[in-house]
Amino acid sequence: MELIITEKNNAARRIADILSDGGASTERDAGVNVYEWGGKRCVGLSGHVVGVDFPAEYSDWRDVEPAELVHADVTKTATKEDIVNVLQRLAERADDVVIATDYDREGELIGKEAYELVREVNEDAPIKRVRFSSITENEVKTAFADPDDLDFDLAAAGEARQTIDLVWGAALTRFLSLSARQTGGDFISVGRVQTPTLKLIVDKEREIEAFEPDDYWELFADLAKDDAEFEAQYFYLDDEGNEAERVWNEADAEAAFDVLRDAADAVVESVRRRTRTDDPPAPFNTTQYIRAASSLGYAAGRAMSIAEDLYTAGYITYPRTDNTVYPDDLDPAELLDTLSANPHFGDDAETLLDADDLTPTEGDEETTDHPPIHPTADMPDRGDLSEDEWEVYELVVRRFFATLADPAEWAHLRVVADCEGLQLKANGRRLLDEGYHAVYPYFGTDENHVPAVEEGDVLDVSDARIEAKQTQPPRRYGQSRLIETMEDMGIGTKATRHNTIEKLYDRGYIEDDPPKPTRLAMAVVEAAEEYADMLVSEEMTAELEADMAAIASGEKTYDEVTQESRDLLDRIFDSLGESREEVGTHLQESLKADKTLGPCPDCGETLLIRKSRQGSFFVGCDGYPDCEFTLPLPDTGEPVVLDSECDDHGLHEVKMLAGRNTFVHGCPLCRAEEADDADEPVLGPCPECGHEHDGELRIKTLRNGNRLVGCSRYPDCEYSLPLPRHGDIEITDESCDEHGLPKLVVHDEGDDPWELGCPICNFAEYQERQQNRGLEALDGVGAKTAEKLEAAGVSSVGDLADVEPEALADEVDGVSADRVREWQAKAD
DNA sequence: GCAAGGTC
Repeated sequence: MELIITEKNNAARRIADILSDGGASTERDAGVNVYEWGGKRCVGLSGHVVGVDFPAEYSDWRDVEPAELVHADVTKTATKEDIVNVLQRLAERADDVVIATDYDREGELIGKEAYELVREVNEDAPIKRVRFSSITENEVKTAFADPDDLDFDLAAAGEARQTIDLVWGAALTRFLSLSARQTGGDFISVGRVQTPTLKLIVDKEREIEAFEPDDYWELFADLAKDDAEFEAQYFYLDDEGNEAERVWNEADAEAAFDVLRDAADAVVESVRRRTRTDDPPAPFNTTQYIRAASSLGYAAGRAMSIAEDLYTAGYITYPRTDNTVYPDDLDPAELLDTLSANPHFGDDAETLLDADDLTPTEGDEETTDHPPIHPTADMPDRGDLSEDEWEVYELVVRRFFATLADPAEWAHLRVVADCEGLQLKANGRRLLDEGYHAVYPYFGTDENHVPAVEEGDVLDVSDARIEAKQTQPPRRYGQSRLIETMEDMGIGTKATRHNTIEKLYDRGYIEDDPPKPTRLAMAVVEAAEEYADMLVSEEMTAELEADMAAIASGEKTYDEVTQESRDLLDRIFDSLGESREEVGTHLQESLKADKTLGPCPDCGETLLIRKSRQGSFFVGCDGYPDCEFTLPLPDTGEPVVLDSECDDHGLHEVKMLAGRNTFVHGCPLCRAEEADDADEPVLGPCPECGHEHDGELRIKTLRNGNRLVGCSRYPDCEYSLPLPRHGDIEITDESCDEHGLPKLVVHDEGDDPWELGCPICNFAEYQERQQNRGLEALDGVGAKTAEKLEAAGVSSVGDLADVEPEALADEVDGVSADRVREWQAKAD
């Protein structure tokens, strides 16, 4: 039996399909697909199925000096045991083995990991390696006809990266965490990729903090030829002879303004007409896709997760790619022809097909592992996708269209006029031929109309304006620009850059969007700059890349490279040793600064944002347990301390981060006082804590306008029931037999009053109705998908809540576990 | 409880 091993299940399925001419059958073993045909078996891994780590005796942070990790052994253990077991069971019976992992460095390493797992159970079978740059019939068959050997040097290069990343990351992370006495779950993490990324954000913040604005003035005049009026701007030539619009001196600006205001006409000095070609964009690689999705409002992580879902469902190609050149085997006309059947963008596909030339644009990077992101021939129906998924899918389709479309043509018109010795200019822009913009409406095509004037024309000056302005601090990096910068610097990979940014959020280093660094982040970068400069610069990656190239070409060995790196880290620990206290204190102070609101009104100590045992946030006093002062915080989102302070209490205001529902809560003390004043109507004792703590149920209106029945002891008791958002709520004299609460009636404008009844009964009925809804009630479940789910025994929203996402995803084609989880969240 | 890199 021949065993073929690929990097992922998807590749296994397609390769089996090609090599068996469609005749392969699928067998599931412990959740792993094995494809079989004529004496062959093909199985997909899930990327790395083994991971590097230190031996168990190093796992207790308190018992091991971080510096000891520098020279600790690094071992490999199985991380995907089911896959390893299936692989080894198959390998035992294999007469020969072919490794068909991705054609790149990490793929070679994953291949070597498979090689070693096979050798553990089978010493003799020959193990070959095939390489192909895209999974097409021609390439795959050619590669399998003439297999090669594994490149152990290339794999060793990858192993050196693994070891160096682990040793540096783990040793320094432990050192910083222990020095700041972070004994709980929150550790202070650093690494070769995340720390230089964080430094980018921190450096920008330093520029912003150091920025001092300058005043300047700009002047404008309205010019007219006949009835056509247009705006022109004053400019002059600066000391270096460059055109400048900003006037840095108020007296000069006012003097120029006086001239323009009093002037009656201006004479056209020069007119320049030009035609500009505006080329269509290159095909999508991961970074450019994230950038485009970000202009539609999707954060990087969200954009990637939607793309992964669309890929798993088969609608677009693999979303993790650096490639910006379509491979030869992609036939644009054929794909356009398929897409032309779509009711939403079929017409655009037809128009493109009518053109005589269908040469796609190309980017700079041509890699061999995956094509640029483009739609596949398998088209979803509108109802099969959620709104977000459809928006992203259409983006990918339209980008594909754009790469095949004609350039746009712009007419530029530049007019310079003299007004009493002052120069005025106007730049007009008109779209002559919309070209690719017709099929790709995501770029702006604003025009600026300047009438056709000729040299020597005398124009009326109808109005003059002076605008006082200030220079602005640099802008923070947005997530997509951060990812582009990381790509330029060569840090991270297409598959990990967005994860790195998520990690910075999770670790409490950045907040908000665009991300702003916390005090902790500033302190971590400062510590790294002072003691481990290598770690915060992109140089570490650059040197590692050079070393990896040397290992791959046989000039250096794994041992030499990792030893050099360990020696360097040793020296860093030597200098860190004496400064442990100092570094720790600074980190601790910064941690606290991120959570500090201001003085406690009861005892004068400091109020801090804390987290309750139930996981909800509240404001507590640093003097606890001597001072028990607390204030509630909203239960939606994560609190962030803003720079702005409340005038009444001197406390920092709080913002609640909750994605699209993010809002500014303000001063928690003001909010608490308002709530006390609000005179919330009382319904009765809280069923959860009424007899024990005298909590009572009240009707509350939240800051975001939502209303609910909640316990007066919130946040200590979190019992709550929903109420409708609109209408006046009347509390009747009639009460519920079962729960003893008064029945409620809602009076909404225009509508007849309706009886909501007992809020507990009402909520129970509501939940039951929700459970019994059909699946198509959920956003993102179309008729096609609902049918597939029903076949798997899931026919109502309630059924969906009970399923295991992975199990359902395995059972139903084209449905990912993430997508199931998304539905479950919506069903809640 | 450490990193970064695959993949889901």
